[in-house]
Amino acid sequence: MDPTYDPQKIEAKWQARWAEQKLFESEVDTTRQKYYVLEMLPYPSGDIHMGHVRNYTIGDALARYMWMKGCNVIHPIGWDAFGLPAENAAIKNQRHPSEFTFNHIDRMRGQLKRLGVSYDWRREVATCVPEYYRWNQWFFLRMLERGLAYRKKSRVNWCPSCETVLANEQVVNGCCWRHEETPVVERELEQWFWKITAYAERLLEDMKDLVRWPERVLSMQQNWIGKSVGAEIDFTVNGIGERLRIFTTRVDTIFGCTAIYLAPEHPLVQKLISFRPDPEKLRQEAAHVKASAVRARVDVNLEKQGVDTGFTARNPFNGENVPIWIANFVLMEYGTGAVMAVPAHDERDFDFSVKHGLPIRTVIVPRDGEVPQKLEAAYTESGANGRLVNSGPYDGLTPEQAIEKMTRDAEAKGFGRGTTQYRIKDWGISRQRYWGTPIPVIYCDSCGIVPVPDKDLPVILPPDVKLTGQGQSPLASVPEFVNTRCPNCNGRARRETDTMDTFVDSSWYFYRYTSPHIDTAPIDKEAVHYWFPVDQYIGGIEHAILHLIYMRFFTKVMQDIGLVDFSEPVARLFTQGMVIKDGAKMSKSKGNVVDPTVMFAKYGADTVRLYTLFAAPPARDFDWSDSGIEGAARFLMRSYRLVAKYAAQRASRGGGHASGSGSSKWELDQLSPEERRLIRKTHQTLRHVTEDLEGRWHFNTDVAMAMELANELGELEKAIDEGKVRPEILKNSLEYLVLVLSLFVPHIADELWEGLGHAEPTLRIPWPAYDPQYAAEDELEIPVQVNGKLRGKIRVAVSVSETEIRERAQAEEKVAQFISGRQVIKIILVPKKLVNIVVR
RNA sequence: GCCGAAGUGGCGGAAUUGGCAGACGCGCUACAUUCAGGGUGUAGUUCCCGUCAGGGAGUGGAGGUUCGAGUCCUCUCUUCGGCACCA
Repeated sequence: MDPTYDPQKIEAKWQARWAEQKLFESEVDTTRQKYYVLEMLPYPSGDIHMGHVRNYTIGDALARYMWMKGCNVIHPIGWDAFGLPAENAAIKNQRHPSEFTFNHIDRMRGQLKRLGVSYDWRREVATCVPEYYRWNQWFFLRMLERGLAYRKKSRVNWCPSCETVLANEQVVNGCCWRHEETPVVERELEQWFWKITAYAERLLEDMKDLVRWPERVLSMQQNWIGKSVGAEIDFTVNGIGERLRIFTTRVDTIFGCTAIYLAPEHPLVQKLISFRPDPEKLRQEAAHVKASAVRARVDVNLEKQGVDTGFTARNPFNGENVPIWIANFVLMEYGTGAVMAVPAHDERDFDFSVKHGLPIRTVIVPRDGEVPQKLEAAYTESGANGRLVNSGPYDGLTPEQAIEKMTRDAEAKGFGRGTTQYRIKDWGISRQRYWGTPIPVIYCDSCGIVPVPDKDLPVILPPDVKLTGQGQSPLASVPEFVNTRCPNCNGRARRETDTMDTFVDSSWYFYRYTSPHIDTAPIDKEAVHYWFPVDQYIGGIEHAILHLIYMRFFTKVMQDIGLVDFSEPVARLFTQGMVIKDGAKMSKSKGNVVDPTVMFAKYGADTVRLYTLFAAPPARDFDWSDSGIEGAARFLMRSYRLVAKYAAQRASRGGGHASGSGSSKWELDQLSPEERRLIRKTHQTLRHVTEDLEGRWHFNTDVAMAMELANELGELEKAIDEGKVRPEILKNSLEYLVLVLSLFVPHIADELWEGLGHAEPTLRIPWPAYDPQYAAEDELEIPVQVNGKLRGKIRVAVSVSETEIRERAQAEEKVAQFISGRQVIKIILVPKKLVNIVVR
């Protein structure tokens, strides 16, 4: 063992040795408990960033712990390799996207290896190769077979910067998720969709199994799916006899309906205009409302505007005729695009009615209460405590009862029905870009849409394509690709030229890791059966409703086609906080980026890893501090010197290789005070770290405990040198310190471990059990309170194996000195913590 | 507006079941290391009063439960995140 601490040298040495020993490779082994540690796969952007370092360091600590616990650990990594940045770079530099992508992968692979993460590199997957994306196409065909893929012309989100369509999930605050400054515009396009809405209920329902997922993620997904239970009611448009269907969650208030509002895009609008004697005026006004609605999508607090169509609709419940308005706040995409206005019990309807002088009728009043005098307050009284009034046969019912009865009645009479609406929309997967999976579909003039047969997969992305980024599918300009034969009739046909959303790639990559090279199916069922579910998934919160909902959807489809026999792929999810600098997200434009590779060069990878774990609990955001990392570096240097010193002494005594870690037992009363102190601290550290890794995951406190143990060793240095601590006890403590460190700083730990005389790397060493006897306090200074006031302390020598009874007796003996003759009412003794004497 | 998370020293944070608030680290101060700087070591470092001894206050705010509250309950303020004219 080298007495001088040179992290670069140590890290290179151990990385080479681990690779040579194939230390992180695992295979299916049904005799052993498996454990699947998964981190979200990176996009090969060129260089890893601190978020990656944090993500993979957390995963690595867990993976190493599980290895040492004796589990058969799978810990894979891959590349989310399709996507726009490579295509854009390719356009700019007149090169091929694959060139960028593979260069970046090579570079980032090197950086990850430099970080020393325990990956099984044989399982590496890149999503941009035909061996992978052919299975995206295969899944597409299965979706098509099951009616889950369909083509539809619709208004879609278009990002002018990406020059392509975006899914709803990829629009954030009206802007593109990649271009936060670029507002999304709407375009009418023919697109492929995947019917995720068919799984909305199951996505909600199965959340009950995700007990080890963060509440936050589940609630975000729940919001996103946006289930609301209500009813559709058919009104009739007077004069033209047309049916007008509305959706409401509050059918109980329908007797308070004083108008119908249509979304500006509602198909009935054009019809009503045409029936007007003076169509032009209404047409202009309607266009005006529509324009304001478009603005309202960007600016949410825009004023409510509307126009009366002059037509009325008949309320089937009471036969009343109410005016039909066009209103800018009604969404065509939600429900039926038409709503009933109940101004007395809905704030928006109230505002609108006041503005346009529409009547307001209260139909729900508080139980035993009076009709509210102030109309503004009325809509607050529509809750569970209310009773219906002015509602004909339904008077006196609670809203809950009324909803049920009115829905039943509407169904019986045929003018309505109970329905459920979801906010989530089908997943639009078509992208008008090149660097993605070709959609395996052929258009034939005589046969229509024809799926590419399985035997013809993969549909290879043609390498020679002129990339312009001009907003149309680049594949359309490659005749050899486009022009093909119909698999049905062998007639002339054209291929689909759009590619798939890259979120398709990441929806199932973690299955592929378990059998990355199989070429007869997307996954090997046996391997998946053994390794799944993923025991621990770790990644950023930003994917809460993108990747993490698509992935769940995909698994359910896979279950339905018999590929897997479970419905949720991830048992436990951990979302780490962001790495920020000076209170802001790191970004090139802000110039506050901390480059991990620069830090590796300056401090070594272990120091960077240690600092990212130590600075904050993993779930929280952490603000990078350049001086903070110095502390981590100092600690490692100190620990290294400490162990090196005793390793050197050992070597000079001629110690050869030792076997395993010494788990010797010592009688407590035969230990010197220094030995007791050291052993206690050692086992306390072990206890803390073990319990923390079993669930709490506050790695910052684990590192702090290791620091305390090292500090304790430092403080005892003189006593140790004087021989007050037996060498075997010292060695035992040092070994446990090193094993704890091996989770966080594996290179240095292995170097130290070797220095302590062990041949095997720490990963192969069983995680040591702490001994509760040693971990317990054995001599305590207990604060004594009288009537809750701190009055002093007593020293109580508590044998660690003793019970509370003994402690109580000792405490009571000593209590007298604190009460000076007053009557004791009770003594509250918190074991090992505190004595409180309550006196009169 | 709805949902979720969080408020503790100069800073990052600790206190797992209510039991010595501020572990660990950064920063700072003093001293040592026979120049400076750096490094390293030692001591100190919540605030206020006090030379010391010691005393008082203190976990966003106001109440409450309890012998005892950062932790539990009620109300409230602030910050961050998600959803949002969703009928």
